[in-house]
Amino acid sequence: MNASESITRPSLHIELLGRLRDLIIEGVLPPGTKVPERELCERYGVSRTPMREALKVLAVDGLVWLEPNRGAWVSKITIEDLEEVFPVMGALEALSGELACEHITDDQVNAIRKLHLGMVEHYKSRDLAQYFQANQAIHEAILEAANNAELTTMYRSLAARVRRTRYLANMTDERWKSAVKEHEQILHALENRRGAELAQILRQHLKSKFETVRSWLNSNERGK
Amino acid sequence: MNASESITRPSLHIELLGRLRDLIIEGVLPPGTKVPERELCERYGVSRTPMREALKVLAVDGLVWLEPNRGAWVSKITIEDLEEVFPVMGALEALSGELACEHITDDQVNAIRKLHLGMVEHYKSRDLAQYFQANQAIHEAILEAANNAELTTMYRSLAARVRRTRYLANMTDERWKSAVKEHEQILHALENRRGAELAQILRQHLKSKFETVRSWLNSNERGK
DNA sequence: ATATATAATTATGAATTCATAATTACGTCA
DNA sequence: TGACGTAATTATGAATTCATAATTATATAT
Repeated sequence: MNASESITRPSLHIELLGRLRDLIIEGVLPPGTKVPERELCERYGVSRTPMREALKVLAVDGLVWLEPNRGAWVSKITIEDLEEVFPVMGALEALSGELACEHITDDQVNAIRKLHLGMVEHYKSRDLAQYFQANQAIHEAILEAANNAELTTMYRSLAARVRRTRYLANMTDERWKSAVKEHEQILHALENRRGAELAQILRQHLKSKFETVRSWLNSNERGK
Repeated sequence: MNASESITRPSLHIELLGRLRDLIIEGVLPPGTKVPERELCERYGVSRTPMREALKVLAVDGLVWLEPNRGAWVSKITIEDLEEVFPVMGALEALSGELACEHITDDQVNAIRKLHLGMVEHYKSRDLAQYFQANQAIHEAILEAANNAELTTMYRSLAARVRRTRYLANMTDERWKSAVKEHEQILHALENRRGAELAQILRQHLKSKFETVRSWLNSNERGK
């Protein structure tokens, strides 16, 4: 089916967009640092034009902050920001749960169950990194099942900003335990296609996460 | 308080962004048309660089579609698109209702009441344009009261896309009547700070609106 | 006439250039 | 020493240029 598709080389600014986004989300470019435009151009072997186009887009996404005549800065993450982001994310996550319950196939539920069981194993062996990855995969799978591209885009944009906080370090063992418990509920609600219930659980799940993030921010004291 | 603020002349691409967005939302550049880059540059007296930066941003916003090596096209509006947009908008609007009830001041409620009464007058005199404007102002005021910049940005972006459909033409008198009735409920819920209830009403209100939009799309038959 | 091949034209993507704003380095004076 | 003013440097925003892709126009053959 691929042979008939027209060949389109994606534009440089799109390529850069992905690269830059990763640099920021992964924390290679930490909050508050100046975006080293010239350096990045050299690194990726492109001119300033596509680089600056990408930065404009990232600014809309909230990952960088453009200061007129002074360049681009990696956005800082404040508690105030996240207090705005989390309710919105909660609403989107709740919706994703509802829609997922409407559309999800048995195969998709099985795939999530598998991810879930893997995640529980990582929890038992206290492998935070692996746990985190499985956790993320589950939420992505729910989003996928919700089958709404608009929702996916918006959710991902917010999720990326939360991921920039290295909040995992602040997860207590108690919190971790209840997060796993919440995930049990999530799985059950999905298995039984109970949309309203799932929405509620996801909202709560996120609220708890916010508390962990909040304590991370407090322990890091980065101002705006 | 203004005298102490630093002076920043906004960059051209930001200025253009607003102009282009309006052209598209107002339908001056109708869905499916090619964005006349050169013409627009001449019209606004700018070079291609900032114009293209603005187009990149609009593409992320979903208002234009970039075809590699073939330029920018004004996005078409399909039923499939709106079937994705509306649930998300519903979730956001519901949230805005909830948050508004938490934060709204008496003054803000009074302002909305005033808008509401004006809107009812426009309904009585069957002034569609004025009604539409008051209607929009009310939803904006609720959003304002919700006091969440993140939510505001996302909601506006989706609302703009819906506004591009000239759906009002398809509003039956019956539908109009019940829309006004729903707005009575909205006002009452706000007055009594009943967040959950308001959320529910707004979601329903939007759902009905979707039906009007859907019939507009059917009567226009514009494909992707 | 219609289809195909080739040339001319135009539009696009991206690099480069250029004017100006911001920053840094340096020198002067209290 | 440090506050201030000025010159040199650098970075930014935006215009321009340039290579290439896409489109249109023209010519040729069937």
